[in-house]
Amino acid sequence: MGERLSQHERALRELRAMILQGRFEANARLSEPALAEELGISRTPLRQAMARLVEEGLLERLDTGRCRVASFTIEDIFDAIELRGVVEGTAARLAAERGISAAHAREGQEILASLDRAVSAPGGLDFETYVRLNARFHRLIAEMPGSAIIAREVERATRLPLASPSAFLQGQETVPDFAASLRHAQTQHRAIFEAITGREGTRAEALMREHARLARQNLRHVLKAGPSVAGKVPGLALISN
Amino acid sequence: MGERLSQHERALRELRAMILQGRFEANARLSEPALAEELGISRTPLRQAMARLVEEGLLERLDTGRCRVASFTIEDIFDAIELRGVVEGTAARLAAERGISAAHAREGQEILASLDRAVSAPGGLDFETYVRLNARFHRLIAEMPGSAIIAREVERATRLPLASPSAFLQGQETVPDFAASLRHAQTQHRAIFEAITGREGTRAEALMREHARLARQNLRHVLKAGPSVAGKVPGLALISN
DNA sequence: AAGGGCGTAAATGTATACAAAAAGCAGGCG
DNA sequence: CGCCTGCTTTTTGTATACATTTACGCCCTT
Repeated sequence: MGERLSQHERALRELRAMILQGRFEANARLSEPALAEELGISRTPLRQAMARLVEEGLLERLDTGRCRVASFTIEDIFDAIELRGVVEGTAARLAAERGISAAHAREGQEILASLDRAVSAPGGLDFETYVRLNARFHRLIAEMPGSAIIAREVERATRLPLASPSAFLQGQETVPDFAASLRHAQTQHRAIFEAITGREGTRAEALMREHARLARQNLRHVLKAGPSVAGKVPGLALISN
Repeated sequence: MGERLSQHERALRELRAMILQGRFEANARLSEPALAEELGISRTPLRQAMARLVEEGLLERLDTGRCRVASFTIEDIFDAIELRGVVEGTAARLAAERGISAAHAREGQEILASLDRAVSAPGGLDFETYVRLNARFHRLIAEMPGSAIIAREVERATRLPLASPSAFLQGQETVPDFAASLRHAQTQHRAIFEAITGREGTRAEALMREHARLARQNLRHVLKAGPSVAGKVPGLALISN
């Protein structure tokens, strides 16, 4: 599947990965010519990519026009997760209020069944599958209300710096109650889905917020576990203090 | 105050205004060379501006790379307003939960007092002042939680296509209960502010959502009033059906 | 007359050139 | 020893050139 993608798109992905992997020190100022040469492209598509990362919040534009890598406090990231829960909660509520299509219902059931198998696999937890299905579940709910705007903004909220639901899963492998935590999350997935199909909008929203709160709790565990674990979480390196 | 701004920023504002004023027909495909010449700039800064408008949702990027003016259904715009209420509501709730600074409290009181004067002016409603102060009030609440991320996302939610609280005020002048509607909104402003200072987060959030619901109701009135009134609302021209 | 193919014209994506502004640095001065 | 000043170097912002791709209209065919 030769997905032909443009230079600025490649640059966007590479730059984002570089930032999230902590390849720049926090607050580092970027040089367009230097980056362009490193990426093997000209400044034009690089600037496009940088502009998008500014929109995402991973880069900050200084008054002079230069860009620097943004740094976040723990509180900032907690806020981003909170906001993600709020926006996703709205999607869940609207889905419940408006009702969902049979196709969505079926796909939700399938994903949940697969997630069940992933968290209680006989040979231990199938981590990679869980991360992938978890993302699919959340995306499905974002699309349920049938609104392009809702879907787009949920997508954005998910990409708020370090608010990604699967971001912190990366570091959880070494956390004590890791498997239990994912089973708990999966329980929440089922509850959210049932609230949606049961047309309980308020409940669906509240449950989705609770789900985000679990993500925040997990982050706290990762941070407590120390830098050796925190280092496994992409982007956690650029947190200031 | 000679605010020196770059070409791409001028282009951004001009293009956004052109789109919102309905200067292009819905789904019109834009030509970079043509627009660049019309704006008197080269394609480079124009492309920057267009990329940002794609992010905002006012333009859509086609698979071929071309851009077209986005068109929205009424439902899309209702969703955008709903989402704005949700995000602003979160700002209000967090402000209440965390408490606000004395400076914020004082500024809120001042704005509310000025708004009171604007809605009950002896020589009739001071409309222009109301629009300006209303924007200040909402921005103040966005900044109250003291979180850069919250402030940024509220700002964004406000700019979601046609979700701006003051967008529909433009068309209300010819709507029957216009003044009464603004007095009602002002009552809500006071209630929201009091909920925040009273540390009632849940109530503050609910009130802010209710406030957004009023905006949606106003939009419905504008639409019912017919095209002569709807034409006064910037951007309403790009609604499909 | 309708449909398809081809050629021309125009659009985008990228690279590069250049001017204005900013940053850094060396040296002198207080 | 620190700080300011002027110069050099770099960086950003913009324009422009060019190649590749896409759109469009015309003509030919059936």
